[in-house]
Amino acid sequence: MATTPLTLDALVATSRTLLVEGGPDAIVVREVARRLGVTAPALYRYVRGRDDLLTLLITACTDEVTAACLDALKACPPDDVEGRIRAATLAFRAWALQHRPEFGLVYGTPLMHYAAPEGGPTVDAGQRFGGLFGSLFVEALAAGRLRTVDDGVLSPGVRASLAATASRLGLPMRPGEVRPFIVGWHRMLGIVSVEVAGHLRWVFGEDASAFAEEQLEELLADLLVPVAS
Amino acid sequence: MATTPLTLDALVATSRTLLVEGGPDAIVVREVARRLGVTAPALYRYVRGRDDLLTLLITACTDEVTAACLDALKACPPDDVEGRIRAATLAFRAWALQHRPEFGLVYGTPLMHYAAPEGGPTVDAGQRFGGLFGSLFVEALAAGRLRTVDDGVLSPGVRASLAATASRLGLPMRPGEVRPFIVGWHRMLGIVSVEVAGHLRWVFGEDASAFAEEQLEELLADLLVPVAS
DNA sequence: TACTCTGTGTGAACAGTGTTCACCCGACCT
DNA sequence: AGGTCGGGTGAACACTGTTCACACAGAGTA
Repeated sequence: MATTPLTLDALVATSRTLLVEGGPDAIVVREVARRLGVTAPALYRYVRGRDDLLTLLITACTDEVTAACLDALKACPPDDVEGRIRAATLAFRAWALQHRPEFGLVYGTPLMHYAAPEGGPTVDAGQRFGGLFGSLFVEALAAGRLRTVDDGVLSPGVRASLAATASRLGLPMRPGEVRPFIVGWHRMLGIVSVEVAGHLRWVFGEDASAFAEEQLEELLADLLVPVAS
Repeated sequence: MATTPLTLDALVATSRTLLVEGGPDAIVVREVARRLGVTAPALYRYVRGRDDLLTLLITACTDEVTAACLDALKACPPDDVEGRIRAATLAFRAWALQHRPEFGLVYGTPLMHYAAPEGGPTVDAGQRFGGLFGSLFVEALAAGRLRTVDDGVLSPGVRASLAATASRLGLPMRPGEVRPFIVGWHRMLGIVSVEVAGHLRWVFGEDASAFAEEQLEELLADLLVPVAS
C-alpha cells in the first residue's frame, strides 16, 4: 500500500508539507502516515514519536538554509568580504521569507511543548550554520575590514562568553573580534525575525522589503569599516 | 460549585496561568473550566471558543506591557527624553524577560492556527502600545534630539507607509521624522525577541543581559543626537 | 520441506483535545 | 402560580499521540 518507499526522508518531507500547509500544529502523526499510504503506528518503526519528527525537520531546515547561504557565496568573488557577508545575509533573509513556517520552527518562538534534545542533531546543525557565518567574519578580519573593539572594553562576562564561543567554533579570534560576528548574527536574526513574523505589517503592509533591506545594509555599515583604497 | 465568580477576567487569568505553566498548547478549554470548578461547555456562554480566549489573553498582555512602560515613565523627569525612551525600552525588555510565554504569544512567531480578528481588540491594543512609544519620539523630536532624515532620501514606498502610519497614530511628524521611531521599534523588538527566544544561549548561556543591554544602548545612540549643551 | 527469526505494518484501544447538542434548574418578572 | 431565560451539565462526535497484541512476508537454517 505504501506508494512511497517510507524512508526517513519521506517522513520529513511529508511533515514539512504539513508544516507549510497549516503550521506546526498541523504536523499530525496520523496525517503524515495517511499521506504515505500507511497507518500511524507504522511510523513508530522509524521515529520515536512526534517530537522526533520535529527534531528531524528542524535539522533538515537548518541544513537547508545553511546550504542556501553557501550557494549564494559561490557566486561571490572570494576577496570581496563585504559582498560575501551581504550575499549570505540576503540569502538568509530570502530563505526565511520564502519558507516562513520553516523559519518560524527553527528561529522563532520555541515550541514550549517541544524541547530540542541536548547535544542532539538540531544543535549540531545550528553550530554548522554558526560556523559558516563565523568564517565570513574571519575573512573580514583577515582583510582588515572588521570593526573590532579592544578586549579591555568588554565586561568580563561578555568577554568570557565570546572567547568560549570562538574556541567552540574553532574561530581564531579574540573576544573583541568575535563581538561583531555576534552583533551581526543577533541583529540580522532580529531584523529577519520581525519581518517574517509580520510585526511590521501595521507600518508597511505585506511588503516590508525596502525597509528591511535598508536595515540590513545599515547593519553591514556598522560592522565593517569602509574600504581603505 | 464555581469557587470563582466566573467572569471574563477569571477566564483570562486562568488561561494565562496555563500559558505560563506549559506554553500555548497548554491553554486547554477543559482545563480552564476544571480550574474554575465548572465543565467545559459552560465557558462557551462567555467565549466563542478557544481562539476567543487567546484573543482576550493577547489583548490583556499587550495592555499590561503598555502599562508597565507607562509606569516606568512616571519615574522619569518629563524633559529627559533620552531617559524616557531608555526607561520605556528597558521596561519593555524587563516585562518580556519576566513574562516570556506571554511575550511569545504577543510578539513571537504567530500561531498559524490562530488568526487575530481583523480590526479586533488585539490590533487596537497594539495601536495603543504603538501610540505610547510614538509619543516618546514626538517628545524627542520637539526637544531636537531625534536623528531625523530628509523625506527626499526615502524610497517612495517607505515614505508613503511612514506617512500613513503617522497619520493613523495621530503623530504630527513627517516621514523622515517617523523613521527613527519605526527603526527604534523594529530593532528593539528584534533585540528583545532574540534574547527572549533564547537564540543567544549558545553564546551567552542563560544570561545575555549584559550583551542585550549594550545593544539597546547602542540603538539609543543611533536614534538620538547627543545633547547640544 | 519445515521451522524459526526478524522486519514491518495493522486494528483496537486509552486518554486526551475542541466543540455542539439536548436538557435542566433556579432565579426573576408578570 | 406560570413563564422566561441566563447559566450549567452530561453525552456525544471527530479528532489527537501513543501503545499494544497480533499478523504476515521473506531470509536463514536444520
